[in-house]
Amino acid sequence: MEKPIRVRFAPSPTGPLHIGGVRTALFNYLFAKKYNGQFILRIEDTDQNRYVEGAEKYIVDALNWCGMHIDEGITPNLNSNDKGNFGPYRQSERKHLYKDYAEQLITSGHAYYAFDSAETLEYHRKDHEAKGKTFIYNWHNREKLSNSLTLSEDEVKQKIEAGADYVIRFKSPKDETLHLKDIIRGDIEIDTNILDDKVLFKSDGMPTYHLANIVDDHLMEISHVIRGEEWLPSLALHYQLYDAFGWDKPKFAHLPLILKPTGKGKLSKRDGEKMGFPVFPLEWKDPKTEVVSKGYKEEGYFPEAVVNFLAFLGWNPGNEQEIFDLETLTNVFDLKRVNKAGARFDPDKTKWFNHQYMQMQSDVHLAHQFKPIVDGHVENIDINYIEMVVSLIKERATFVSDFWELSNFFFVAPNNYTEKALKKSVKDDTAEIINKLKTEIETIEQFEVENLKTEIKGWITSQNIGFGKVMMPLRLALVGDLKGPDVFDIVFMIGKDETINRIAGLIKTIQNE
RNA sequence: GGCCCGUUCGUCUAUCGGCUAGGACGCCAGGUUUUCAUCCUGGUAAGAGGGGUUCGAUUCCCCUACGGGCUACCA
Repeated sequence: MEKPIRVRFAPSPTGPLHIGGVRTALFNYLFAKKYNGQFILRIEDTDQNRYVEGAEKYIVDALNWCGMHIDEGITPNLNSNDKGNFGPYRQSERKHLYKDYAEQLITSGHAYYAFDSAETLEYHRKDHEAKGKTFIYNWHNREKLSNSLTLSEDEVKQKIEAGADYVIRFKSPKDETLHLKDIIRGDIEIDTNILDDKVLFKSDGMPTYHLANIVDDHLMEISHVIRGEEWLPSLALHYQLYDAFGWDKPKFAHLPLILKPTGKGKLSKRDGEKMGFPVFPLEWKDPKTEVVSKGYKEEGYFPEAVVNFLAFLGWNPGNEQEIFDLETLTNVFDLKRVNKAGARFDPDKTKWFNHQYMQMQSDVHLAHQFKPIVDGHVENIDINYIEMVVSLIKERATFVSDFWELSNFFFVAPNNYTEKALKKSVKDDTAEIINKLKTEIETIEQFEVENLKTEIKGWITSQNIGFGKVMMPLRLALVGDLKGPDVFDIVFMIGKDETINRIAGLIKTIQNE
């Protein structure tokens, strides 16, 4: 009895998908998966002027990177007709369909031809504005304009045959109240008198979003339309369109917008550049300007982390758990728990999420990601060694790109010592003390962490020297700074010879001062 | 300007008429780490304002303010 769940993500290929779009896709995906439904990708490319080369590929790649599997629609190689029985899934390839539907509306009296030029409309708009009024192209003003409601049938026919430019407009009714329903927002009432007679079919032979969207959602048997809040004002038109065609409506859910971290307005491409965080899932190179925008992937974010923080922008599970993988998210997701208010984007929290996911990654996996970076600095480092290093430093890292900074001393000796650290840890007797320490370390046979710890600590105690007087300079010798993981781990990892060399290096530096 | 949607700590949010208004990020302090980071503990901090309804409002209604969206032959 219940219709099968079918949702679509329907972006326009006008540029890279930004994270607001990714979140819309995510909520569609989660909803579909939760109810064993289909997640469909449809491309809405009815505006030929705004088409951007490579944008479609980007959309597909981005969804794929996030782990959102497309059940139906555009395939990874951008085929529009292979996956699913409702294709093609690119609106430019469905062009032939829309005209008939538009004319059907004219026949039934729900739409009409309009011949007004852009200039004429511009004039009326300006004129109304000057008088402090709003120009609405509906029964208020239709009479003054050139359309099939004011012209005679013959005149209309003549114009069309003469090749005049025309659009098809929806005929908005007078004095009616529309009752709209939204899953997230509840009931909304709209007075039809303030509604424009929206263009459904453009003079270039393409439908507008409104027509194409309704026709395709109907034809593709979409059960739920989950989209951004910016579409809420169009809902009234869409309702009327379904009614005019005599079609059942899908259920609607309008998602809150994602806002700038600070200041006014919704999150934009500019914010990322200004504030140093990505707004795109993947890197994007603008084909015209060649300007490259950073992506979450390239900045070192794990897709799981991105999905997790996007899910929490405008939604929450109702309990205090915050870490969810895609599958768990699917189980607990509920449209009714989506917030109404827009959510400010918080770059700090996204980093926190990434840090959490970093800890969940296996050392081997991270080691392989780190390997190329290590290779860029030193040759022939064994992957097992890198893995051990990773296990010692990953808890301190947010990104894999932090690794080298956190671990370079495991691979190369420090080439200088920070001024601050020298001052803090080197005293008059330091050279003498660590020279003795060096001799002591030379005698240690069993070079393994626990033994190193007991031997060296025992030695310090027996010599009656303060721990700080030994440990601080030792760390400085090994790392070049007063930071990093446990000293004994480092000593063990780099080995006896290297430890001795580094102590000798520090002694030399001290003596040269 | 018009229309629509919204409004709980700085930020993301919990609360479905009765709570010391909870959690997370950030920030601050303490502890662990004889380092730094992590981590742990604690702290900071909120119901936009005004009217109602009610025994009782953050919660329901109205007004105002503020925020956001839309107002294209763009989606």
